[in-house]
Amino acid sequence: MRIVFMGTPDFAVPSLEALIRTENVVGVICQPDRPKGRGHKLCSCPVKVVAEAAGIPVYQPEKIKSHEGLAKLMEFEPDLCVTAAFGQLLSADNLAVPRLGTINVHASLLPRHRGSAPIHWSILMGDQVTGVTTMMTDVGMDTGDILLMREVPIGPEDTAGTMTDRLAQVGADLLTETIEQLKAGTLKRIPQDSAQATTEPKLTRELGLLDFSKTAAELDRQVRGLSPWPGAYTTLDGNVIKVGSATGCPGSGTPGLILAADAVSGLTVACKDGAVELTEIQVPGSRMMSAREYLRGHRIETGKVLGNQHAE
RNA sequence: CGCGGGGUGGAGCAGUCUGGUAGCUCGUCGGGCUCAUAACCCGAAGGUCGGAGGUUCAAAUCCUCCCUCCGCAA
Repeated sequence: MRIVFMGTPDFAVPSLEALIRTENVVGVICQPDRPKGRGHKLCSCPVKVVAEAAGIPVYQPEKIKSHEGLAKLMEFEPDLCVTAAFGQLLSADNLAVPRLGTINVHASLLPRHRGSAPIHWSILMGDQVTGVTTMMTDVGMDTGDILLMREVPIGPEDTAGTMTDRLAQVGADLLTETIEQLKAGTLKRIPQDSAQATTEPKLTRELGLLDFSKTAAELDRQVRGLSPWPGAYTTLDGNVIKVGSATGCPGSGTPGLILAADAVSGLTVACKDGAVELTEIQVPGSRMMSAREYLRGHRIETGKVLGNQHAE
């Protein structure tokens, strides 16, 4: 079976690797190289790296929907297309190319968390359980018929980063199983119940601004759901302080008030229902480090209020 | 040529502008106090100040080159 794989970031890599092991991947399509990293160098996306290592032709269209994109897709003569966090929507013409259709691997339990950042949103919304869904892609945003689904619990320490790793692996397994069933003819298509659907927007930097008038649990979710990217942050004296992890602890005071800040007791800040300890922080120009480490070499005065100043 | 910050005992930093005794907060080790302790007191170990040249009576500090780490932005 000739398969064309479309995907871009780390999440897509395990699925691609699984396909390479078991199927005939004739082409890989991913987003164009973008200037990245220090020094403005052009960087290949994770999927491209894996594809090239496997000797598979890689195509990187600005828009797969374009005439050129469509023509290129047809040249691969795929029986089946598989997408996983590709980053571009497909047109009806694109979807008509493979005779068996296009299967998408989506990192949530559809119809919950449609959109480009399902993993982050599942943590932000406080879900205890999320998962992976394979579905038949249609022209909508994650609206196609569901094929298979597998649940994965979200632990109290999980971040978007750890969940991405785990879900990517589960996604690869589920994709393999989906294709086996497709071949065996046992696959069932279950339409999504749109009434139950939630669709969240793309992530923006502003989502990371911490509001200490929220509860410790909410703040913790915000930090974990946005880690490692785009990251939660607050401000002190006009400087941005990124927060890598936060956990509820005893204390009380005006939201944002710094209750303690020393190398022994750590950095604790008052919030709506008590206080949170900011256990890992990062200031401009420096790496992420534990607050205790940071406080050995820097002074933060207690009594100041975080998030009170304008960052700009 | 995207913008920027560093490399100083085990950790995080100050000292560099205005050359001239190696400093701070922790950690470690030893001792003391205490029912006890992450608390407190006393003491100790541990650094070719990223590297190579240069200037100087004298360089962590000034000049040149190199290596290397990191943050932002994407």
